Amino acid sequence: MNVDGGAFVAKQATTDKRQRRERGSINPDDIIKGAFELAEEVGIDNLSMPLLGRHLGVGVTSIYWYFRKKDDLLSAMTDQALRTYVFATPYVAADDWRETLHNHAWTMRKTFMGNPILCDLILIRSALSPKAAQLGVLEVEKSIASLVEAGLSAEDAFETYSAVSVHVRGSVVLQRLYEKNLASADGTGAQLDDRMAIDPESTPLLAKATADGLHRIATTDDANFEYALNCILDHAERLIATGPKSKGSGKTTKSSVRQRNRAAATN
Amino acid sequence: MNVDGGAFVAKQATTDKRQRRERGSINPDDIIKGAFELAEEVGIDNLSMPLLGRHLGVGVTSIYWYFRKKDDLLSAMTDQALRTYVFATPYVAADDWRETLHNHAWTMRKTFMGNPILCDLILIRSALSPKAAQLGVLEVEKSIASLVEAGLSAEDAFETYSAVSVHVRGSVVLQRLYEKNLASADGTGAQLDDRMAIDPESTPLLAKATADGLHRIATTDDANFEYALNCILDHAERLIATGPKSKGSGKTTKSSVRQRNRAAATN
DNA sequence: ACCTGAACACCGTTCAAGT
DNA sequence: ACCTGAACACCGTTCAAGT
Repeated sequence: MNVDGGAFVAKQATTDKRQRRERGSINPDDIIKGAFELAEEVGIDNLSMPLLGRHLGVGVTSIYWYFRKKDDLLSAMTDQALRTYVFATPYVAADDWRETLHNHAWTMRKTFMGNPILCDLILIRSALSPKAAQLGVLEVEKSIASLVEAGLSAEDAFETYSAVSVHVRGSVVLQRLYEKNLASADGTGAQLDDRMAIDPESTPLLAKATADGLHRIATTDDANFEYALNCILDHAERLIATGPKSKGSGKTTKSSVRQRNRAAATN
Repeated sequence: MNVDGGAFVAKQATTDKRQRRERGSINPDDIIKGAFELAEEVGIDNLSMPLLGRHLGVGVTSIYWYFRKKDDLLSAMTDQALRTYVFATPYVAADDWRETLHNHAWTMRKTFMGNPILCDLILIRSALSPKAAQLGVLEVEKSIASLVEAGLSAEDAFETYSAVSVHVRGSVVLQRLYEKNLASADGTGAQLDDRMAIDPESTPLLAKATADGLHRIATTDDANFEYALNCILDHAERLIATGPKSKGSGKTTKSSVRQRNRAAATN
């Protein structure tokens, strides 16, 4: 963190002011690489152009020659992040469709959970280039194809995969946002009152359920993730069992109508 | 947007420099109220202290007398947002437990979807004070109690409610983040290429599923929300049907083991 | 006890150069 | 064609006053 470089040296001919770099000495790839290095240290949220200039040993404004706005740089980083993500979550066929999709969901989760920067760029900031998005689409197709092969209709396969995808991304994002808040809270020395107080008088059931000290309320931990994931997979399994003749599960028909009414009432 | 007020008037005795306010002329509640008004106009992300000072007709630094950091102000706003949210999503018993929980989930979703500021403060920024959190906890207890009454064990009720809660919050947050990106993207005149191109050659199934122009890939729309919600409710219904003797659904036992192995391998 | 402007260190971005 | 510092308009926050 040598931030104060040359601040008190004045503009004498001391020559340690940092040489002017030659023409081809930086390129977009170097900048992106340096940006990831810096993000690893300070986090995406604290990644700034002046900081990046310092990290690269480059005048801040030089970066603007290659990326006209910080947003453009972040987009380029997001595209690369997606390539990393797709590489880390290949489609791997297991014994059956259910295990395959189950594993895939967990691989996606683990990849994001183990790499906050991926999470911040791909899930929270989004904004993929169409070209990069195409990459992700290819992956999705393979997963859906395996569901169709297992006996789901194309539409059911699409819905099932979408549900799993939203579940993975949603729970990861909630967890990530929670982490961020914790970080900024204890950074400022605020309340370390992580586990919120459950009063057994007013909320006996919650007190009982959280008594083990393990469970937290409506948390996004692995067990919770697995639970809802299996709900979705169970549903798909029943769709396959009943065969392609009946559309929908039958069970959900009544509530689908209910939902439609509700949506109509709101619009 | 009278930003340039008095910039070129110089510090003459023109008296329009804004009078010094008297002692008790502002209080925390006014500031919070003004902050919400301003947030409604410019969004939580663009809410700044100087902007708020101008909006209130108050010197910026005056705000700091009542809120030592911007973060403190946002926390106070979040607490109030939670009260608004709890008021908007009361526990309402319907014909049966399933309809009750189904309605409750939809009410939560609609409340957040219809109020981005609530979403930004409560879901994305989080950081509730323990006191405010207590408010939410009371609501949760009632929902879980109704599930227990319907025949679920305390633990199953807790897990079911957690799954629903994560589902609601996760899908709302994904949707909100998506909106934010769209807003900042077309603000800068970037690609309006909203619907990403699906190539029927490489991804025939996706092309077919999205051919109607309605479906988008792994989106977080109402239909998708309803789908996974019913998966969770179906699961709970089966738990009730099989009675309290057998823990878990039986179906999920194998995959639970699988998951445990996976978790052990990673840690 | 409350309200205030000046000032500081940061940020993203533009401009008018330098080579 | 590329690299640069000075400068601008913003931001959050602190300080040393004013009343």
